[in-house]
Amino acid sequence: MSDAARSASVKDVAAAAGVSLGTVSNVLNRPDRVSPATRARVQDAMRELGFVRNESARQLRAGTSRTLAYVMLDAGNPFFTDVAQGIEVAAEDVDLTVVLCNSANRADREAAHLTLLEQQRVQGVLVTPVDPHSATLDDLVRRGTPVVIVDRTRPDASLCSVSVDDELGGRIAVEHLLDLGHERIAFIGGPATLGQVRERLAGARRAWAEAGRPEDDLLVVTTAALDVREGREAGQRLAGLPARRRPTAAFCANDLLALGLLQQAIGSGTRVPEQLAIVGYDDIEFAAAAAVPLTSVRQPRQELGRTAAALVLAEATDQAHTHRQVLFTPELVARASTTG
Amino acid sequence: MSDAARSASVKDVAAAAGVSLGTVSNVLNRPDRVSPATRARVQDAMRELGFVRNESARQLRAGTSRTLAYVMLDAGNPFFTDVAQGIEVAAEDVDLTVVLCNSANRADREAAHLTLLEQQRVQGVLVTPVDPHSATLDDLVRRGTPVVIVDRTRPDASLCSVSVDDELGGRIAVEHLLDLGHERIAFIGGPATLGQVRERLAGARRAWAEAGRPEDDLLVVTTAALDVREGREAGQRLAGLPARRRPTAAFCANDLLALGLLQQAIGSGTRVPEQLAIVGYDDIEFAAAAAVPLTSVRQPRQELGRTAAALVLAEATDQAHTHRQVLFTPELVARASTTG
DNA sequence: ACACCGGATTGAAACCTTTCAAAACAGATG
DNA sequence: CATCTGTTTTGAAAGGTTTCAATCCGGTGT
Repeated sequence: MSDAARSASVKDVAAAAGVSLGTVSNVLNRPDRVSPATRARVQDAMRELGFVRNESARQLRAGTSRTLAYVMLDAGNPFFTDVAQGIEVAAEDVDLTVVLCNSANRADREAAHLTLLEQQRVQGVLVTPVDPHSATLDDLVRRGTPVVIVDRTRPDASLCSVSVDDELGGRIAVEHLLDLGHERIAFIGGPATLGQVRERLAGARRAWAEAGRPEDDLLVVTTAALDVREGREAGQRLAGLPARRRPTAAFCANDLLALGLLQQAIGSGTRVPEQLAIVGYDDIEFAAAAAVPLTSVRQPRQELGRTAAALVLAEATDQAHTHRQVLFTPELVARASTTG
Repeated sequence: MSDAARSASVKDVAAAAGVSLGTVSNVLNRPDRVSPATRARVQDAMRELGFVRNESARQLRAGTSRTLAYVMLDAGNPFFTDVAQGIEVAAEDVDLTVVLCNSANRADREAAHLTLLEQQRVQGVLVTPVDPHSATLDDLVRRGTPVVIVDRTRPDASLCSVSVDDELGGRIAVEHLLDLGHERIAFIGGPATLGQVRERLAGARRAWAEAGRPEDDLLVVTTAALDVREGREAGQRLAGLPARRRPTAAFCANDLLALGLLQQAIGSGTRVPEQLAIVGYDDIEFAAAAAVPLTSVRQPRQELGRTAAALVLAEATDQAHTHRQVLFTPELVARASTTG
């Protein structure tokens, strides 16, 4: 019934239960060490007083935190929330809780989050950084917070990372289109400042070249962003081409682009996949739900998260730790937008 | 260059800068109180030693935390991530950080998160609960943590809440279809255990009745969930009806259902909206990106978040606080799926 | 020379928990 | 009854920060 001017502390509980404060702590942390009778008495007192353990004090003294953090690039993007779910699954297994932070693509917010997380002495930080080369990340690690980069990587292996082979992804998308007999295709994506976009394009080009196709038959349409609107606009650009130069298939760097392209195609009466086959990337949930279910390159999102969590825990426990870069393999999911 | 056996404390900084430990604290918290010269000296020492303030200790002593938490029902649902963004915007204004927790629709995970948040003494908890009537929420409040329910509410006003008028949403959807002259419509949604679904249906029924339409011309198709697959199946059920009973429009309790329905319609050659008009609910990003852009009932998601944050802060500061239930008004966004 | 002032700095207490060595206890053994 | 053994409980210290009353200091006004 008490409405607690200041919430009850271990000391209060100890007084109420008629035991020493050390015993209360034992009930909390090593219940087997205390006799069943007193344990019950203490627990009753806790209930009675509405005792809530003060995590700050616990952590200050014990020096260890029970949480893991994931700083997401964009909480609105289903890709990252799936990764987050993988992290949560892994964390649950080892009884850690996960806090999610959203940088919303802003370096300043990312930095603010990282600072606070470091001050909170979290067990480890998983992050999909705005810029994987940011020195902020190195600072964290140097001062003792384990960090794992998710869905990005550093060529120099100076940090742990978990990512997906984007070049391979580009390659299998194009190989799929080659298998279907397409002879003129488009790559749609941008801006080229995004490593992901560059690598997917590189993979696409390589596959195209290895198949002996002329370079010019792989048309590159550069977009300003990876969203639906840009996809629609790319569709209009394709539609504006003279028929003999118009590609029969498009590989989009991202499902959102693909959805935009699909929308434009359907709206203008272009038949998919008969007149235009479309391959997306990411295989987000809505890819399968599109008017014409979308062929897409799937990344093992949950597994990305699970592995990243495992890695950060390894780094947190192993003292002598060497950074590992895990690279996952993407997988083509063929649906009606290419196979009719 | 130090790789910090144990990270530097205020005391270390004080020693290095040749000042007392109180001064270091002042540099941290009231920089104006300390002369520019010493301030600079202390800051140099901090940089030098790689000092990172220990948030646990700070919070333990100061008794106040700088974070707000949002326990989301489903981090994978764009609706909730938009709400979260609204919260973040509001929090940024008052210089708080937001941690996001995901209950993934599981009461046990929700409870675990709430427990930890309470132990962390966060400033306030925003939550879209699995069950708005859960006593766990009352316990939190009783022990002094401000709580605001988001996108749900309690009829008894026993807690602050911010939600959207679902009955009104159902009503405006149906009024829109009535305006367009439809005489036989379907409501698609379920399960009926969801308050949201029940209220949207209630609003739909009321609007229909008020327009003097016969009750039987509002066909209710109950689904097992609010996802794309169920939408497709509902579409098949509609298609299986004899033409004279088949509705000319469908109001779906959710955009995912609407997308599934749309997919089924397009796939089977039904013209939207000529043969079947579709209204969704939520206006998620993909609603506009659908093959036929979807008419939908939009909820002010970001504003929901912003207001919830404001409410929880009010509750945190005002001692004598009476619970408020804020009800937002949904809004119809007309697109091609009804207006051709 | 004095008292006084205001701003800058100091030092110790307090926040709440965990930890650990030591003490108390209960029961068994000789 | 003394000893020992193993279990349970205790008490004090420690952890890093903030707070606040007290001190210090350089300068002013008389």
